[in-house]
Amino acid sequence: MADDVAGAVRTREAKAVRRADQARNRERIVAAAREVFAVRGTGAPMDLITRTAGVGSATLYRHFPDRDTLVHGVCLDVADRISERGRAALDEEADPFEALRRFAVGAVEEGIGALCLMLPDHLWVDDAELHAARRRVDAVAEELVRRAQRAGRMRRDVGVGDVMVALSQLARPLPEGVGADIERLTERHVRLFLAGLELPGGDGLPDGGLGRPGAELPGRPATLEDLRR
Amino acid sequence: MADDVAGAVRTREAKAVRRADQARNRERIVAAAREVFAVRGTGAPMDLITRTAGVGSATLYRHFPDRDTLVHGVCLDVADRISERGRAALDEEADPFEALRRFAVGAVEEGIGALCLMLPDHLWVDDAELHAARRRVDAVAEELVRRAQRAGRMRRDVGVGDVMVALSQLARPLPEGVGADIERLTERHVRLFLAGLELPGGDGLPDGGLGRPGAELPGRPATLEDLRR
DNA sequence: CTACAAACGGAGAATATCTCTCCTCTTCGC
DNA sequence: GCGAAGAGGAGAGATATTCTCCGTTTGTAG
Repeated sequence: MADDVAGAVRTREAKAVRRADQARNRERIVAAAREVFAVRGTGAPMDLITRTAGVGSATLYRHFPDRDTLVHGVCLDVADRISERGRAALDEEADPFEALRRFAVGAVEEGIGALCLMLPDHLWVDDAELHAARRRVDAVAEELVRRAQRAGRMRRDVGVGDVMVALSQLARPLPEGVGADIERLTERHVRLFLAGLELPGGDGLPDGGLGRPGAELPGRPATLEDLRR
Repeated sequence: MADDVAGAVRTREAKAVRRADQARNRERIVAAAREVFAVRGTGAPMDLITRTAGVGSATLYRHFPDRDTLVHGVCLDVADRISERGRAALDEEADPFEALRRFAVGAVEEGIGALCLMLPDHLWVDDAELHAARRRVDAVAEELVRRAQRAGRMRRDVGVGDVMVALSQLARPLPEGVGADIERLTERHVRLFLAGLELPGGDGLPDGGLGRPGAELPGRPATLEDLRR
């Protein structure tokens, strides 16, 4: 019995045996791939990833037998981090628009700009794990937007799809070798975008500052459904 | 004398001789290259451009002997269209923030998202024509922002560099095969971003709606100098 | 501390991709 | 219609990328 338990543990944690460097390398590879894919697309040369990660090519292929597997792993990683951030924002921020702002800034830090570049290219289709991860992101983003709008703190003519796409675009890394350290600008731009969404709290102005010339938006609010084509 | 004049004209317009298809093909190539470069970067395969343009590869090489020449031509084209739009906005819009808004929407239509991807990659260094074109864009953008801020219609903690980078990012095409027709969303997002910049006209509220929690921006306003590294 | 096994790195052959010229056929302008 | 300039597209040569193989290193257990 004790043998069975030990055996089961050993089996279940088989991956964890040589963990010290193996697991660390896996992390490094995923992190490097996130950067590289974000800048050069998911077709980027594999050995650019290995060099960024500081590992040999064999190490990459040992962890991810082909490109799709790697893209899959990176998407999953990013999506999980993002929904995690959103969940924390929902739980810990009192003001609903503050929660949305915290989520937005966090999602940018976690690489939402990279994620949205990867979705179209490859899979994300018919993979249960990825579908689940996406549903978690979608659910938390929808909840954040709904609360902000319910509280009268966010424009009604903007949808959660608008927010996700705009965040992704603002957070996209520029191609290698661009001057400005975008990183620092990105947060400014995200906050400005959010300022364009925000309605002042408390005072109940009927149009919340809308109605000024030029403030109307063309088209309809984008839903998440719109983003899935 | 008449012969001299005719000769001079013929020389000066030598390029225009076989104009009907040659000039049209040049336009097509530049337009195709703008699309392709925007999506895949300036390193995109040439024959992707030729196929997009609907011409043979020899035709492309006849107009642009190498990749740099093509990038040069596309940058020039885009930059000129953008400064043209800005000039028109300055001349024709009474309200300074409306002028900025018109410029922003126009710049997006003309492919500012593509332009900013091309600058870093290649040349744009030590080429008189490109420098001049860039100076024209810079000058008109600076003027638009300055007027809007002088009139108290735009936040002071935002610089012209912020505006240009954010516009470029929002306007970047997504990699091929993305679901949502971004085109339609982009204008919404640009207008939302501008709404985040705008201060209400006329009433002279000292903080123009700033001072709300979360409305402050990290860092300093970005100048155009910041973008040149 | 030693021994073992698992993991690592990187060179390089096989392969895929891209560039750019060459030659023939089409189209324009007169 | 005629002549010349331009267009198109196949493909040889050059370049870049993948992914395996094997000698070396490194972490862990006894």
